[in-house]
Amino acid sequence: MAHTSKKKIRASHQDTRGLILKTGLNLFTTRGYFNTSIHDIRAEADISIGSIYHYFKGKEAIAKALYDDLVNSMNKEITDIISTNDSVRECSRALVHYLFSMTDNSPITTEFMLHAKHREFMPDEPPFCSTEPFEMIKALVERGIAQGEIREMDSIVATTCLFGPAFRYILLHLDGTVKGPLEPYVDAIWSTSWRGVKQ
Amino acid sequence: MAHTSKKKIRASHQDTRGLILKTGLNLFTTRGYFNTSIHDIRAEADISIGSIYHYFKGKEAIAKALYDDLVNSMNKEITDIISTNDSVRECSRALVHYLFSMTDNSPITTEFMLHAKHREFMPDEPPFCSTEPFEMIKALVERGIAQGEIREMDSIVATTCLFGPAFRYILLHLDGTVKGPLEPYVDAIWSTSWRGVKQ
DNA sequence: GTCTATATAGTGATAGAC
DNA sequence: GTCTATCACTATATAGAC
Repeated sequence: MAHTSKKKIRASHQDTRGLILKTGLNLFTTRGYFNTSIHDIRAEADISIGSIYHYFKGKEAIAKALYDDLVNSMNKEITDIISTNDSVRECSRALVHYLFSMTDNSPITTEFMLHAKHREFMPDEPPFCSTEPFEMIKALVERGIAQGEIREMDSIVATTCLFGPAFRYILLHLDGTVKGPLEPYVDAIWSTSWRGVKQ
Repeated sequence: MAHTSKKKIRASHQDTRGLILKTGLNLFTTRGYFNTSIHDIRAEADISIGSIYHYFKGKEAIAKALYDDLVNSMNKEITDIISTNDSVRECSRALVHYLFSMTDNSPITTEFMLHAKHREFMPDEPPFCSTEPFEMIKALVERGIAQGEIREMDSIVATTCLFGPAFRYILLHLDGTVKGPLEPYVDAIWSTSWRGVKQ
């Protein structure tokens, strides 16, 4: 009789690979990458070690696949935001809104992207702040300076002052220091940051 | 009252405990806590496993001792800064200066304090952003709002906007995204942040 | 493709001589 | 206090049946 339930749970996902990724993301962010073993993922996903190694070369490959997926997805989103807003002012506000709503809607994903120390478990990866999404944001700020929307100043300083508070606020939220949804604070954070850099 | 100087059997380091802490801090921050084994610390410090376990209950205890020491030291420093500057404006600038010069002088210490995910290896510790140093900074900002130096707004938002850029800039530096000493950027970062929150 | 069983290496930690 | 030798355990990863 025990055997009857063996397959039922897995009806929801025809995609074992996706299940592994999802489970990995959950455990990596809640317990930490190094506090999560392949066996933990196996147990949580209710599959076998063999299956995991069928789809991924190893534990690090799971993290790498997650990371690549999520960087790409952020990249698309940010490209879209930048291309559909005219002024740098509007763009920056939309970006803060995107980051906050992403944190509200999928805090685990956000934690993995913005808070994890990727290089500790993916030693060959460049730092996250040198990835494409960040480059695009820096380019946006440079445009703002060139067009006079933002005061003349070092572009990294300007980028940091404009988006640093948002990143910091997200971190406080993920740490549990700030409770409740972030979205209501988009304007408070963004407008104060903007006030600091605007012409 | 006979004062005899502390014995030094070993000329190089009379203080084995201190050597272990120093070595631990170095390895924990450069390789990461989980990528550092007790045996690594043993080899790097050129002592024996037995010595390490004579002074510390285990690996986590080394991290905990480091953490406590450094939180205390930051705590003292921040208390001092707040008590020797009158206006919140001056205080906040001095705090940014302190954080930047600490990063320049001992990046490894700063990395361990501001960037490490302590809860992954010290599960019982409250989040760093809830520790005394951060509470003091928040209280400072609240004073600034009460006295009219800072605009009326949520105090956590104000704290985040005033110090978020500095923390973010430090992070970029520790990541390797920004090169060179941070101290020359104290005013650029601080004045822009202050501009956002001031009355 | 999925499974179980197992190989291999490295971990944190202990015992006990000196 | 410091050392060497060794423990018990867990981790990643592989082999091979079905």
